[in-house]
Amino acid sequence: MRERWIPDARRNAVADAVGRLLMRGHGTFPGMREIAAEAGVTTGTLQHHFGTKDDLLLFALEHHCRRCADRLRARSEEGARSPRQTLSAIVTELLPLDEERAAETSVAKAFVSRATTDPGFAAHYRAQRKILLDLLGEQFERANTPDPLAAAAILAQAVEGMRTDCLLLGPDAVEVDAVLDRLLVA
Amino acid sequence: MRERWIPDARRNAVADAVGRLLMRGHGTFPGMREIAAEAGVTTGTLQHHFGTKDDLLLFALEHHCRRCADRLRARSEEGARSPRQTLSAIVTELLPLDEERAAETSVAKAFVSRATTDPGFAAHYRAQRKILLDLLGEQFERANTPDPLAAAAILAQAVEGMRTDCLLLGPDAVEVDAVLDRLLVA
DNA sequence: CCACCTCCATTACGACTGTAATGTAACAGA
DNA sequence: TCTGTTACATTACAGTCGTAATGGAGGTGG
Repeated sequence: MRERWIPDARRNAVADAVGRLLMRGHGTFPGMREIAAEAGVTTGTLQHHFGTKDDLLLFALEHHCRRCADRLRARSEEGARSPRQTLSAIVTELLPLDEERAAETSVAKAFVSRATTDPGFAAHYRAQRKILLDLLGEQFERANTPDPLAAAAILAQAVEGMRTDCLLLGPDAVEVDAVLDRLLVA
Repeated sequence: MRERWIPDARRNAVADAVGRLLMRGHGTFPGMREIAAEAGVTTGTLQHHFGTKDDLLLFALEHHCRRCADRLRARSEEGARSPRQTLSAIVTELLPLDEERAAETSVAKAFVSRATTDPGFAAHYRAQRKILLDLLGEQFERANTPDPLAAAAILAQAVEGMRTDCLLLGPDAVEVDAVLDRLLVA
């Protein structure tokens, strides 16, 4: 019996499969048949819902960017917390500390190299970066940090390094509090 | 007439070719024939000097790590400069502002994803990171910065973000001085 | 001169790649 | 019930992949 799916659900499931493969696979983009197997479908399904492979990968990037941005906004809007607590929550949300965030981090890393030439992928990097910068800047402003935008930029860049450190060196290699201590001179 | 080469020179030339391809190609590792063409040799030569493709890539990573580390040490040992000037020189040396540094940055980025599973590649990340941390910590110590190792760690992580920002958003997206202002509280 | 070894070029092969082409089941509207 | 469209599955194909295999050219020690 062939299951019928809502197309959007299928696409999201496939995007998740790409994330899982990127997380535990060896860095390079998986092949169509590998993606299909992980998602429990055939390559025909992939061809039907996404035309080409690049479209599929682009959608997967969009998918994970959206999920991550949603969670970042949620952390940012959890009321009644100090700027420092909110900043810590946002930064921690970006670290690959569980399966979902590890997949998102792997996706982000894998697509960086791709973005150097393909403008479609670079646009997502820019967009995701702006979201993060705004959220961080808001908190630095709330904490009366001098030049909050500059502080946000530095933290955003440091987060990039913390993500790869956490991915390659393990969770013990990053200390969020130490970074915030240095940046929050309040 | 077939030219005779010193094997080491060949290997280094091939490693440079990999860097160039990674810089202007679309992120993913180039194929053997592409590498051979860029280096002006045949795949037979590649097979002779490096056994397998992974050996070739690993050597290329080593090659670029070594070159980069040498330049970093050179910047660090240019005497009669303030800690701030030296830090600025070190950080700037890591940004992809010319062909050679752009190639190194592309190499580093491309190998990060690979390093998540392959321990051989991860080892180089660790080593390169330690070199940078030591050089930065030395300068922060010279500048009487409180907790110089923590400051070095933050700067090293921020550099990671600045490299990708510079690569994807252009050289104008990074402001080295702003970062140093915030971190050098002297 | 004769092996011998290094350096390199060519060819070939099997595995794998993305995707086009085709067929089929299930539902929707008329 | 007929028809069309959507959502798959299967097969096939042309191309690329890394690499094994083979052979030749040039330098080197005996």
